Amino acid sequence: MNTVKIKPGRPARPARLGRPGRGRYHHGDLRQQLLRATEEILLERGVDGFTLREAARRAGVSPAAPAHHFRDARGLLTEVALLGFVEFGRALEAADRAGGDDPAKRLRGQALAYMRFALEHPARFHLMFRHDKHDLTNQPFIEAARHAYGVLENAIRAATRTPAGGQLSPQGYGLLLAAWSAVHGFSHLALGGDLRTANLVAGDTEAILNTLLPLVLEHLPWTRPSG
Amino acid sequence: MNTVKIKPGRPARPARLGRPGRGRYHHGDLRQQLLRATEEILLERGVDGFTLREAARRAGVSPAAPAHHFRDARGLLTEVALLGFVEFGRALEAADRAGGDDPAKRLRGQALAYMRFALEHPARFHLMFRHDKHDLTNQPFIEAARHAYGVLENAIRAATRTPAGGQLSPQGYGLLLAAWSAVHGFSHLALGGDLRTANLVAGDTEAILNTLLPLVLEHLPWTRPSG
DNA sequence: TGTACATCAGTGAACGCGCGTTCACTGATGTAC
DNA sequence: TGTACATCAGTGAACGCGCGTTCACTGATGTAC
Repeated sequence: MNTVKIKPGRPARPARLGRPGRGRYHHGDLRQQLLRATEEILLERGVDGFTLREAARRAGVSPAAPAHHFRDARGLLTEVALLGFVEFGRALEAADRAGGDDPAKRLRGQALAYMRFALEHPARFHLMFRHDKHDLTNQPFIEAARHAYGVLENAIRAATRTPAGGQLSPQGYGLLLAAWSAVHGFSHLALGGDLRTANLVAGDTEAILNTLLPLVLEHLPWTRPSG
Repeated sequence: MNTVKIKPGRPARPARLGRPGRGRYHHGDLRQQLLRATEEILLERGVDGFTLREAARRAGVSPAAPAHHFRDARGLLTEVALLGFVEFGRALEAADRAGGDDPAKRLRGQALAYMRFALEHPARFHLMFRHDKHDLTNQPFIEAARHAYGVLENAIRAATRTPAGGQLSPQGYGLLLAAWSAVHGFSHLALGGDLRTANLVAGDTEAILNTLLPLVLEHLPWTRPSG
């Protein structure tokens, strides 16, 4: 019979990945599971509710295990923030591309994508801007953040006809800052619950996205056609 | 001789206030000193660096003493945030009044005052928006926050000719939100150091106030005359 | 004016907690020959 | 194909830490009579 040879009496070989902590000594996927667990904790308990031990617990390993993949707690959080910036940058780029070569459309698209990202990934977004939790010597992290910021800057360059590499005009700087401030501030106010405290909105995230966002964009002139 | 009678042998009566913790059993000014110590710690170590024990230490009392004035650590922080909102509201009102009856001038003044307050009192500002550190059942706190928010809303009412008590038009809501978002976002980005990371500014707070702020205001149309 | 007593605002020791990290170790895997 | 060995990725116990809060207490102050 042509069957796969299996030594008699030997227990079935465990799958290479998956089922963490079920008796296998080597986890096989610990790095990914720690990142996943961390995002889970951030969502449930907020940035300050995160602990390294809890992440290890959820990944099914001892408290000392994470050190083999991330130097320490800060290292793990920084990695999660890095991944956040990578995805954030991608979302901005996608919105930017969808604007074709209409600068106002590109800016409007990015503005929407910025606020949408914040509202849809609140835990990630909060961590990304909690610089006290980051390892600021982590160059890849800094670069991921700079790259994301750069996506907006590029659209501003197009809007002000500034060649890549050229210095932005004071006009351009003002526009860039005003745009960034508005979308960033809205995101923070919406996530923080301040809009609710100020009686500006009754509903949840969907209500904010559908009702308030369009109203805001009306007053950011650079998102209107013929910019 | 007409002199004030002092019982012989009696030690000089200690000043009612001042010199905390120098041998007097009753502090005399503990509540104020705890508030002061808390602001000091927030400035030095940030919101997450605050501990109740450290505040007690700086005020020169035992760790259990603060409980007689504030229920617990959260209570003390909430009180500091409340005082922040009170002063914040006053700053906005002063700027608003200075605008006379020119709506654009009032909005511009408030925008400047908002960002200036954040940059000049970073610790206070951060705490004021860290809702996870507040006791949200503290009604005076909620009201102080609402009052501050209301100062901006009033100027928007004037700008959109909406009577006090009347419902804001969608226009008005959009304007209010856009204005608040912009100043709030700028404050956060400036304080967080993101402007530096994005290479948008090289200097310190003064540079931001003098160089960037005017550029931003140029792109917030409601701060320009003839609104 | 003096006195008894309630109340207020402190003390300081202790409790229990969960944390991040270190340490000596070991099981599993990969590789050179 | 088998074997020796280096390296990797885990374990689990322990350390030391500072925290917030509780507790029984006491010194000082204020007040009623």
